[in-house]
Amino acid sequence: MTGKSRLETGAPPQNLHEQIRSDIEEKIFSGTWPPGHRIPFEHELMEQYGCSRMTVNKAVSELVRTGLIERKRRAGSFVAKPRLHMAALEIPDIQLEVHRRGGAYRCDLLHSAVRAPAGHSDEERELASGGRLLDLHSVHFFDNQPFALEYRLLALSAVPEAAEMDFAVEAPGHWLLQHVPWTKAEHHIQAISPNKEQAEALEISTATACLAVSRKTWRIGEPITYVRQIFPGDLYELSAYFGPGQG
Amino acid sequence: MTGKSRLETGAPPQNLHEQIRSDIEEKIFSGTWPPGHRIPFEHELMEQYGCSRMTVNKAVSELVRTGLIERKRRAGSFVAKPRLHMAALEIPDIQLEVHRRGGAYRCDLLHSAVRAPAGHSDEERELASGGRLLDLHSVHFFDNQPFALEYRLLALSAVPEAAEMDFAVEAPGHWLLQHVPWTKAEHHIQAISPNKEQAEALEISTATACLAVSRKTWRIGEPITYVRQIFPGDLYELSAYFGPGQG
DNA sequence: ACGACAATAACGTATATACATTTGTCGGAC
DNA sequence: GTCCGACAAATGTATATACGTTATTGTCGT
Repeated sequence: MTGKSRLETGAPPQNLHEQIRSDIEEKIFSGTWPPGHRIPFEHELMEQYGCSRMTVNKAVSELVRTGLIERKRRAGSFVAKPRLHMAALEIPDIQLEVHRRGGAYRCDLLHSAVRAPAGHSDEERELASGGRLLDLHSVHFFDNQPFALEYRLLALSAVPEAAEMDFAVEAPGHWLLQHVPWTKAEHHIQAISPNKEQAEALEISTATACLAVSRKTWRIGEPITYVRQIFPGDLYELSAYFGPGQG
Repeated sequence: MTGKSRLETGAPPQNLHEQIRSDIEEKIFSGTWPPGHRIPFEHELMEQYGCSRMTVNKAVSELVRTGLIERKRRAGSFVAKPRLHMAALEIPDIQLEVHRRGGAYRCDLLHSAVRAPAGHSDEERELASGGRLLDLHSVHFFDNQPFALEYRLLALSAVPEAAEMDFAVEAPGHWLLQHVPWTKAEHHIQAISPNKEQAEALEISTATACLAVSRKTWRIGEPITYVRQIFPGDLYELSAYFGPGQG
């Protein structure tokens, strides 16, 4: 439906401009060309691929339209900076959210362990992809009031740097968003009644309806993290915005 | 950030291919060219705008990438059919959803009235934009079990055909998705405890956590409908998918 | 009538070229 | 040394053209 790149489809591109585009995408998503990096000039790519400038231009223009690349006359073309919401429903960065509302943020780490995937769980084995998992439980606070309960599994094979991090100091979600680019995300949103432990951790009654958001993220087909966040229904609502512009 | 069209930015396009693209978009979103309609051939547009084929091609190619247009060799270029999920979080078509799960669908219309916007509500006046509102309450059933409670306001000035419709026969959401293209949508998703009337209509207890989805949709800046849907938490979950492909 | 096949229309991709626009850089005037 | 203007480099847009690919259309022969 929408135009596809090789990274997206897995199929090798049949034509030159798609080849060039997917080559550049690969360099960006793999981190070889970090945000802010100047990609080769059109005439350089043109020589490199032995094609005309129009063809290079077509490839790069598409990347500009999708927001991956920004171009400046005379200066060159650069890998675009932030793009916090890639498409629409932003991955909620709870820390940022709390600050934006002018609250004091705190995150308590309840549990942190490196472990092998549970043998009986296909999901966990797939996420770990041969390596080990970092298993984190934490509570986010807004002005000392519990605001979200978070269970997170992080694939250490995909993000080895995470093993060094002290997530008691920096919230894992915030750190991930800042350091690891993602290309695919899947959300499931439910309304649930919390169980006793959850209600206790959130300092609410089990009668309070809660919003449960489960999310898996990938980087180029490689699973990165699985999170389940539980918010008291009266404290949080999720917004999604579609259509042109930022919203 | 992402490439913008005139409809999106409001700014008039400075260049020919954007001009052509936005002219076509306008025809599509205004309904002048409905889904399935064959747009003019490249050589026709080329004559119409007095430009080369490459320029026309650039405009149409961009529309193909965004999924608005589908092209067939030898046959022509056509306004794309369904695009149920325009970007990511699909607007749930409850009827379709139920059928997909192999259930029997039914929709009971509890209330239907044409009325003026409530004087005290700025929101309603904005939605009505000078005209009247169609106010609908309905319950959706999955195999005779209540599945969703829906409150909907429909701007008759934007969708005059709706006045003729019998929404006791066809579910309003389904009809709208099939007949009225939208360009912008805003969702708010909450977990709530239903009040007594809501619980009764859904045949659940007030202790059951429910998912409440509020949505406003626009067509080229003109508000079309406001809807609030309430789902029993144990019967429904919302999925959102980002990234390439269909999901 | 019907199936095979060729002609052809429309899109798909790419080249070579031209000129406009923006902006970093360098060099000269003060 | 600093400021300013000219130049050149890189992108932005558009043209004209060529040839490949695909599917419709229409014809021809049985």
